[in-house]
Amino acid sequence: MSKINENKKQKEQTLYNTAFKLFTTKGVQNTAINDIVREAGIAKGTFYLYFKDKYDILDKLIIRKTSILIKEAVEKTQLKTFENSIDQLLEIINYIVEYLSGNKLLLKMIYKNLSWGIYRKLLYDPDPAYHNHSLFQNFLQIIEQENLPIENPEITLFLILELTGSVCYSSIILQEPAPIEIMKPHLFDAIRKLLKGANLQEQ
Amino acid sequence: MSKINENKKQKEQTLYNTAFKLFTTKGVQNTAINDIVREAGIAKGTFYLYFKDKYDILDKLIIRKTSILIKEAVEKTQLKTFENSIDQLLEIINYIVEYLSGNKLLLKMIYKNLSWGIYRKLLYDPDPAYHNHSLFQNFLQIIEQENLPIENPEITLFLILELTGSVCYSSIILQEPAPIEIMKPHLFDAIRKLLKGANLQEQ
Amino acid sequence: MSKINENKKQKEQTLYNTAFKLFTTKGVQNTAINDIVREAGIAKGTFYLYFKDKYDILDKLIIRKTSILIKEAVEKTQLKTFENSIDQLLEIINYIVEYLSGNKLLLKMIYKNLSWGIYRKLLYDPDPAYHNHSLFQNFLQIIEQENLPIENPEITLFLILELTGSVCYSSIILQEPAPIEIMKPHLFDAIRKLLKGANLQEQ
Amino acid sequence: MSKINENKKQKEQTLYNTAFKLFTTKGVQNTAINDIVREAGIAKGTFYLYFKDKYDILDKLIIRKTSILIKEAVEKTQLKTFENSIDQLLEIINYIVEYLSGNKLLLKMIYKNLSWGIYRKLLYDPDPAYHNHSLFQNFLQIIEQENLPIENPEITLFLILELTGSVCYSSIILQEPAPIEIMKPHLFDAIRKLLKGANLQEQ
DNA sequence: GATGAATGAGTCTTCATTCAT
DNA sequence: GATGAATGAAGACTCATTCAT
Repeated sequence: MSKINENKKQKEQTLYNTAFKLFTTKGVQNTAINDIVREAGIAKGTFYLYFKDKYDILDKLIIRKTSILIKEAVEKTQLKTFENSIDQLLEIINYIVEYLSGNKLLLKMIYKNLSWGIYRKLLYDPDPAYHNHSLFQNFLQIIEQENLPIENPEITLFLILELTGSVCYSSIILQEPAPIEIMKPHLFDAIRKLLKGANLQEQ
Repeated sequence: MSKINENKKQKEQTLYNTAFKLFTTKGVQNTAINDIVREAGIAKGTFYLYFKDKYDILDKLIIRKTSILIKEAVEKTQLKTFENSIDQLLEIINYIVEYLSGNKLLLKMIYKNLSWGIYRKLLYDPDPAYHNHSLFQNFLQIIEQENLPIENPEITLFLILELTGSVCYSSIILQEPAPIEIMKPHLFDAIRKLLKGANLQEQ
Repeated sequence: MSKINENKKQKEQTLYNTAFKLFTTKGVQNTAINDIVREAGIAKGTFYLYFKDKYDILDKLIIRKTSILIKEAVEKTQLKTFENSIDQLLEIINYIVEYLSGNKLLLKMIYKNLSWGIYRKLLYDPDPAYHNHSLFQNFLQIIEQENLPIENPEITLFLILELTGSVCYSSIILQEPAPIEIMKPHLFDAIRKLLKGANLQEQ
Repeated sequence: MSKINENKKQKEQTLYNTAFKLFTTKGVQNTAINDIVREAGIAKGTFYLYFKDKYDILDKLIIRKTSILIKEAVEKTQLKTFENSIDQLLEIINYIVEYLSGNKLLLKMIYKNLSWGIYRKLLYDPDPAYHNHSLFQNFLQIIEQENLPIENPEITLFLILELTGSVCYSSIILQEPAPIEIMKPHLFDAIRKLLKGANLQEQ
């Protein structure tokens, strides 16, 4: 019984690993379910026992990989001490940016196929399975500690993440308008500005 | 001779129109060249006389539509008078956002398929065929007139556009994290902050 | 399991038979994969399960048919007794020529599409799958038994076979420069001369 | 009038040249009429004013090229003196073999597409347009001068030419069973033997 | 005579999904 | 549960030929 379940888990994991390898090397578009099962050494019918179709395994793969990345980023950063909380947030973002710089293929796969549904789930979903609500929680703490005059934290975090994602994709993958090393200070500067608090009327 | 050329232009235009209609209603992925030519009442071979493949006509369509939109935005805005140049830039962006709000299908088609190569061409390419270098030129003027302490205008414009694009797509198409009407003030506020000038060292 | 395998063999064989029939009657050029599967009553996709493309099944067909022919020729001839070994070789060739005279379509298909790669495999490849290395072995025996002053058996056999092939094709298919019945004595006479041994310097 | 005719001739010649270039570099199969006219800078419709289809221009091209080659071979050889007529024939063949060695693409194009109809026309057709009946005439002279006991000159010449063609193609193009330099002495030796006269009964 | 735009039948190839074993 | 052979709809692309100008 347990052995059977282990076997199942093993098969599923093999499919995940193989799909990830093919998605990142050949591209999602050019990877057929056929390719995945052939490479994985698993029967084609078996694939359908675990996943609905190619995009099902892709979505789950993105959730897994991104989950792990954000968790890692938050954890690693909590070990260090910072002058202020904003620096801490920037360090989290920095960790993610650095990681993606070294894993272009992962970045490509994620960004090209990330749907907002998944995104939202990842960031705000309180389901502990995704371990990530911590990013938003972290952000709330930062605002409180720094006494930032931010009215709508969710939207501000959203703006920061959208900007970060766009810049990463453009500068890491396409080197446009400049490589990430050059873009990073500008990105961080922009984030700092966005954190300076809203003043919708006045300005 | 002139009649033939007219006929050619007509055929090409019919293909553009039909492709646009199908791309925006059925989606690019679900539109086959077969569908386009059937709907257009044109022979399949004729399609290949004008376009390399589906993505060729798609790219050209994006360039055309975006070109026109930006041109319109700049022109319409130049008719009004503004207290300051920043307001003028925001009005240009506002025009674009409003336009896309009313043309969700266009937004979807553009955003899902915009490659940076086209993007760059649209914004910076001095080729007058695209009429759009004016956006960047406009931006430079604004910086000068407002005496904004921006060191790297290209990067700042890039950040603003990436942010605007991301927010539009998310809020107009997915209503996430909120509808565009609610997001717009936040977006404009963010843009204002980004224009406040860089202070990379100090901060 | 066995039933499945039997079914597979059956499908493959049906494809071979149908392809052969169409290649020889309509010509290889004018036979589409469509035609083969329609005639065979098999799905198009199934064809690609067994063969890479039209030329893959053609090559395999040529190997099969030629293999069988040579094997038969050698076997049938071994039942008879001959005054000398040269007569035996001529009888093998005679068997092949006669067979091809009665199967013009096969001859046409083979000769028009025979690549030397296949040819070589058929004659010298020791892979018992092709059963035919016996032809070259036979030839070596003949040389030994008859004490023929042939320095380079491989080249001499090659010359004989090239000449035979050319003459067969011309005279059987095109009746040029004369029908095979008339050409055969001349061909055999030529082969006898070629076996008379090389004298490269002297002559 | 004369100028128009000249223009026509020029167009035709351009088509010949372009077709030859493409046939030999890309292969006949992979060359479309489209390719020829585009490369030649001539309208597609014009092609059909001169040729029925691709195979029409191909056949005519083969005749032209081969005609010239044989004519050259005979002429060049007539300038030299030989001990005997057989040496002279071998020299003609040698000239052709050498020429084809240096023009593999021509050899490929000719051999892969030579139909016996053309072949026959080239060798025996008394139409002086092809300049080549001389090869057969030459051969008859040789037989007479050397007093060769050849009963059927046409068939013997046919055998020699078929053998030569086959060997050239195999050894020059495919290097099988050996490069032409190695094969040539064997080929010439074989030809000498074939010229030794028939003795159908006796042997 | 020359042109070249238009045609559309024809061909290849892929691949998600099913289902009997 | 697992398998993998079979399916056939779907789609991309080519190209010889025609014919109005």
